[in-house]
Amino acid sequence: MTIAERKAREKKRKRNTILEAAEKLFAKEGYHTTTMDNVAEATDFSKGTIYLYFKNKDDLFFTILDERLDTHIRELKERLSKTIDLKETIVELVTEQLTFFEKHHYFFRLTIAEQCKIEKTPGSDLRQHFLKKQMTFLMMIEEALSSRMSAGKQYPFSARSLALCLMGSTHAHMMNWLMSRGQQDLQKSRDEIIQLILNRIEV
Amino acid sequence: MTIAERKAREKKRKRNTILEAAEKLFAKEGYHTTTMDNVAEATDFSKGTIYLYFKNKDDLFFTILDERLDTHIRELKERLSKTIDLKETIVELVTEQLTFFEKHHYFFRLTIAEQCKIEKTPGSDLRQHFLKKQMTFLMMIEEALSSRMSAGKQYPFSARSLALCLMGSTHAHMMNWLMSRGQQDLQKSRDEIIQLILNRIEV
Amino acid sequence: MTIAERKAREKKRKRNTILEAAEKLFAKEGYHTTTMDNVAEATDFSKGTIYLYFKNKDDLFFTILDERLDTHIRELKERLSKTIDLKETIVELVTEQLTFFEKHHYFFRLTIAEQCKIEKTPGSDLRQHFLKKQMTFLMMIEEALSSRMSAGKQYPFSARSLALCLMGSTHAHMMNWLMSRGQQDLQKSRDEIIQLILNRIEV
Amino acid sequence: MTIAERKAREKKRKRNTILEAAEKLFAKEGYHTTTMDNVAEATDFSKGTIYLYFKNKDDLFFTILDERLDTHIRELKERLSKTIDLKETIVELVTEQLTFFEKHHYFFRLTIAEQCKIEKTPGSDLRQHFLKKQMTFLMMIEEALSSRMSAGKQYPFSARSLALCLMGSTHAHMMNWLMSRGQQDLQKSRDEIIQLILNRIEV
DNA sequence: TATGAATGAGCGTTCATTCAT
DNA sequence: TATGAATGAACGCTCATTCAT
Repeated sequence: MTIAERKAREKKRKRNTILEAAEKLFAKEGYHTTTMDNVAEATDFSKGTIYLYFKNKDDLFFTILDERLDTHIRELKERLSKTIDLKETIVELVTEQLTFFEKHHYFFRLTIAEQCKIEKTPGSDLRQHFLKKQMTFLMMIEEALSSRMSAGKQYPFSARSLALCLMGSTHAHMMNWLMSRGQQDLQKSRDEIIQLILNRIEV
Repeated sequence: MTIAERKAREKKRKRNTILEAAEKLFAKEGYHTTTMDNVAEATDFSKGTIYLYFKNKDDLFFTILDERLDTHIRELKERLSKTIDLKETIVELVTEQLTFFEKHHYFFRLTIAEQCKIEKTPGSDLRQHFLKKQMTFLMMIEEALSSRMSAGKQYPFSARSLALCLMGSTHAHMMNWLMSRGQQDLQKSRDEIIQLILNRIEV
Repeated sequence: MTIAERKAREKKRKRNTILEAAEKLFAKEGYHTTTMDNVAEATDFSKGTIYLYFKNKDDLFFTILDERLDTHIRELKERLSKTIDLKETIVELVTEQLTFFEKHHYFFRLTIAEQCKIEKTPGSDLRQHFLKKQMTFLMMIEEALSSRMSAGKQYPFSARSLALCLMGSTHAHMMNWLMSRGQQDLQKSRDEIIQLILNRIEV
Repeated sequence: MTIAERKAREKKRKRNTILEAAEKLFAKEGYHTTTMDNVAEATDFSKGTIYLYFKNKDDLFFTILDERLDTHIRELKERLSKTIDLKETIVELVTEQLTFFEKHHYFFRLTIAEQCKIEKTPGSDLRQHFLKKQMTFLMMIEEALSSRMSAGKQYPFSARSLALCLMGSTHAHMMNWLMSRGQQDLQKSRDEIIQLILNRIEV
């Protein structure tokens, strides 16, 4: 049915409009400061309409995080599947992170901010679900690195530590980039990170 | 005036009581989820009294961040003042960061979370002030590293990039430590980070 | 026009589908708790369609009450038309009430609940209309009783008071029946009410 | 402490102001139609203030019902404690009901309306609590009657049925009184009900 | 200085109603 | 006739802030 298809596509399109507007707002202002009114205004829908597409504010919020993380995971997986040795893997990892976050820097901010809230209160199921997925993401990276670390060699650091340093370094550069309002060259950041990690610092 | 001094000291003490209780709450629950009622309860002062010491919630919040960052800067400065070469500097930097954040992990969370909200809307002056101080902090580190980078050598990365990688790496390990609820060994994290940055990775 | 007739009948049938589903919902959940969405779901019509048959929620609600009360009145009238003396009339009255309400206990709840809201604000015209019809119903019963009260005898109560006692007693038994979720014997209730009203209580 | 006492009394007074205003509104308009704004307006408190005295709308609503029913029960108990034979008991019962409801006719409406909502959904704990208390009330009356029914005599009705008829009859007369906006004589209603129940209707 | 009762703007959410298709 | 997406007013409730005591 072309007519049903068209409707479904239209619905998807509208849903995406909301997601994108909301992502921007949440990233700029934070979860609590962003109101559903704000989202409605930003989308040219009325407030009630938002609730036709998302059950509530939490649902909207975590859907954003979740779907973005999914594509992030997918893209990274694909990229890493082509690498063989550790060096390549590190290069691809850093590159992918910076590329993805440059494109989705709204998501970047959200995801970092969300990590900080390690409250005891379990929060909604949606939140739990997202945190779990994030852990999985980290473990995926750890494993990718681990499998490329030569069995014969002795490394003075664990795969997890390497993963954390790589992610932390890219995050810090991203943050710096955001602070400078995008005036810095992320390509250069990439090279510097890679150099730093892969080559001995002459002390 | 001994009597005036005593009063002043007493006032300072009470102010600190509030700051400490509030820091804990803000870090555990986040800025918005923490209410002034919560703070009042946690301090055994009444809600009205909090307002005698802090102009409003924002003032309370950023005073916490600000004063903590001050001591962080002071301690780091002192530690770095004793280092001479780059290696030493890096070691001390990483050590100080992890030590300080382990002790003040409440502050750690707050400060990271706050960085993420890069609104165009300037926010309160307090916020602006804090962000500026954070930038200063980063520049201080950058300078400390820069001054120890031998003039004669060629580094394939800038001092800023090195600063970012170091901070990012420690942050990531801190986050990981928080996620595991403090079950990991931060001392080991320190060593791994230093190894990773200072020694060539055999690829 | 057979075709027009068929259409008209079809329309009536659909209208009734809605009325019955709505009656059940309103009685179970109450007026405010029942949403037009609920009604739509229960009828397999879409929400918009409901509005083709009823001007608004109030119209739907009071149409239910009104039409049920009409049949109640009609049935009672018919039954009472066959009675001659007071005793018979009382018996038939109680019997009819219990029979009807047992069958239409949804209506029973609604009608009682509605009586309680005696606002000064006139409410919708529909509400006024229904309340008036209810008054008429009461007067009809009063008259039926009055006309059977022997002109020669002195009664220590008015026909209205008798009417109120009879209706109140049946209502109370109905309520009791509903509370026990239909586990009590309404036939027995009928006999007891009649005994109570018609025979002297030996004190 | 006179000062603490005064405060406590003042608080109680204000609480009562709210309860009375709310009772009136709920009775006139019904639970759902009455808004917390309405209550606030009617009390000259602000909306927020209402929430200092009652946890939420439900709490406010059922507190009204509950406290009124408590005094109703207490007063009835006291009155019935002085009666010996069945006749007296019936007289006192009817008298108490009409007297109490005349004074608290707002409560009367509320309590009847509430009985009608016998939804499956259990509702709040408060609701459950109130319904249970109402059942207890009915059983108390049943027992009072039962204990005065001579062991030696045969009654063609149960104590419960008698209780239901008495309460239903008074309720019906109350409703009639409310409909006529208090223009009827409740004293006369009382006599008629008693005559009707206690003397044989000459048929 | 310390209190805590009072405020009221603002939030997330619901739902009767409309209207283009 | 039938649909269901869209609306927006209105609700219950929260909480930062004030102020009389």
